[in-house]
Amino acid sequence: MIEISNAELSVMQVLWQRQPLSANDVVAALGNDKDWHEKTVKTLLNRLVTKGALGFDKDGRAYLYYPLIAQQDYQLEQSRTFVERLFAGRVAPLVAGFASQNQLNADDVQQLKSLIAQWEQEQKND
Amino acid sequence: MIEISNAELSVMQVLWQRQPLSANDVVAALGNDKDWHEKTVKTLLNRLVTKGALGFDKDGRAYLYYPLIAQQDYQLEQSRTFVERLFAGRVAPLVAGFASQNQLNADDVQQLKSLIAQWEQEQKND
DNA sequence: ATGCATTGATTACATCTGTAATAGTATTTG
DNA sequence: CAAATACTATTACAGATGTAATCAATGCAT
Repeated sequence: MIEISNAELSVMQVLWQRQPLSANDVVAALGNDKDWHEKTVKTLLNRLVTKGALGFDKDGRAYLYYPLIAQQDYQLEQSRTFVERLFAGRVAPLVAGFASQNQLNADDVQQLKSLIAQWEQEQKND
Repeated sequence: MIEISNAELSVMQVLWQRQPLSANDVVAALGNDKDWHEKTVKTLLNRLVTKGALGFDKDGRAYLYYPLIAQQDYQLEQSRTFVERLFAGRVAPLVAGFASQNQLNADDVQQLKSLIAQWEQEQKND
């Protein structure tokens, strides 16, 4: 699995949202949140290309970058290893922590209910 | 917040389970899972002490280590930042990922239901 | 055509991590 | 008591990461 560092992840997020983008577009998109020098962003783009996380097409002498790994795949993999490491693979205790800190809102609960309903439906179909 | 690396986390987990432990006890406890040299474990213990994640009492010339940060606090904090980074702070999509990969079992679902029931109860009490 | 500006490539450099080895000190053992 | 042992502390060292600066090539403007 490709390892993506924290700083690199911010770059990936931009490209998962819109793609392909030139380096400057990425710099601009990050401008709000991060206080990174343009050179820094370009280094991150470069490393991500080297790691195989990004590809690019040439547009004149500039590059247009795009993700080579899907956001969902990355999220799934990271969630799995995170929950494995911290919660012995069980996701419920993580959610319990959120609940205990009032970090669940009505939307979350609605979605969880729906997931559970679906899960139960699938159980029946066995 | 104290940053605990992956390798260091394994050491913390041992001490969250039983505490206090001598360095050798920790080495022994890790023996099953990890193939680490004794020196490596001692380095990790040392770094954790330096970082303020572990404390120790002297037992003769040996040390007895114990956690200075609670497992639950660590779990909460890490969960928050993880979900923030990867899921814009919403936990439901993470659970959805688990569901989609059949990584939810009956126990999880039971616990989730219970959490939801509790959450709804609290809403009423407002 | 020539020089400046722009873009990616290469290099830099401190800190953190993984993974120990070595040094220094206290203790047990022969 | 001397020597081997057993602890912790210090040092090592390569690769990853955060954060750029410099280099080299190319294209735009005059």
